[in-house]
Amino acid sequence: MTVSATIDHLKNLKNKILSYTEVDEDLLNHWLGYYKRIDVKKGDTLISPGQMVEHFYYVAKGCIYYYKLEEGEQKVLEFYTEDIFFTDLPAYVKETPSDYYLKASENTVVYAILKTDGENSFKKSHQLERFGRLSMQEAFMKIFTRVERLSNRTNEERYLRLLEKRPDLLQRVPQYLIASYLGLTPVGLSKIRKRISISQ
Amino acid sequence: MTVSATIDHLKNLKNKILSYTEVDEDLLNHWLGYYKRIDVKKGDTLISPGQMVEHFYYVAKGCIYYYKLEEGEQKVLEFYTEDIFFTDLPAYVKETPSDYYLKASENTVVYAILKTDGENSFKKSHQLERFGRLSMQEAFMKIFTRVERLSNRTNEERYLRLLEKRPDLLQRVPQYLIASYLGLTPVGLSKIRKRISISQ
DNA sequence: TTATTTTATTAAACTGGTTTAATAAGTTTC
DNA sequence: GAAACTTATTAAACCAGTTTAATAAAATAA
Repeated sequence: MTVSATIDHLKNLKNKILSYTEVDEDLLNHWLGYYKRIDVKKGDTLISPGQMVEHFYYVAKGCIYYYKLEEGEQKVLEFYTEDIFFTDLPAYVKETPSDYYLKASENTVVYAILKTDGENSFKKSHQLERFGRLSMQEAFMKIFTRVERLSNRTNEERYLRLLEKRPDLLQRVPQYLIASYLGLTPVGLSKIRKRISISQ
Repeated sequence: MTVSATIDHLKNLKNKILSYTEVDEDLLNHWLGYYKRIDVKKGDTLISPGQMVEHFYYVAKGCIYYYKLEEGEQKVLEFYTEDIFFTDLPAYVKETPSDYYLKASENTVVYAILKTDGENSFKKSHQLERFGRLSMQEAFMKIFTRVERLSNRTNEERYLRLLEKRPDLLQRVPQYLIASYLGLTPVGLSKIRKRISISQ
């Protein structure tokens, strides 16, 4: 059961990589060989502040949220769900201790590749280097839309936009994390929800 | 005069590229050969909404600001100054018309390389592909710190942080653009400045 | 140098959020 | 299935920003 799930996960990961650029079959299989599976239980933490971040991750199943504690407050930056790559990129790139948490909001399966294995492969293979560039570009685009959303729009519009774009999130993640993601208090979000429900 | 300035600019660009990764001399010179110089006068526009974005740019001298019109309001996302790469990445990547302006806030010199020339070179050279990946990674890191700043901190803290990190900006760019960058009205920023000057 | 235009400040009324605290509803756990 | 805990809503007082409009200061053009 777990093994057949793993096979499925790796097949998805393979397709994900191929969606960026062509990679020769053996090279890709060799790359996949570096990944190790990590099961993260609901509420468990993958990375905490002070830790070094040595892996790049892929979510096969579940949801990891990325947040920081700011004067005791959770500030959620992003939610990572099925079929996406993530890590704490600042700590990963600079090789300094993390300032963030990466925590599972539900039972989650991720696959992790060591930075050293990844970088060595990039150095050896142009195809993999290209995959690296294009996936980094995608990460940029994703965070860019976040900046756009944050700097434009009202809180209400941003909430409605989130409802539309990622309706699953509001089912699977507690509302106070959504509030934090939108830069609000739970009370503030509740007021917005009320305002919306009245005006319809 | 202009020619010797151009030689200086290209030398800086060369060093900038080499700061990311090793690139063979001829390859690098070939790459540099693709760039064309563009002089942008204060207030002139490099890109406007509706235009396609076919170039990746490098600022040799001056300042370009990146903004959007939102219900008639300028919303500034970033300022690009000496020795940095920029473009309207969403439009550049997706090859769709831009939603943004790129405008010079002072007389500015940029160098531009065509996307097709860049991509072809990436395809042919592993070294250049690597440069592409690492510069994209740096762009990610830069925008990430912006998200951090936007989602954490109060407006006052964010203003003080900007003062500290980029003191040049407040000299060379009008205050209402700084206000927009911080997500404030000019009036709001003025109040914050007053509050700060009183409390000291 | 003066005239014109652009940029920055101030004031006053307003608004969408915050904080704190109490209550209600939903989930876990045993 | 009751007890304990977590999450969401509501209310009231408060506050950091907004809008609009008037004025002052600075930069640019003639």
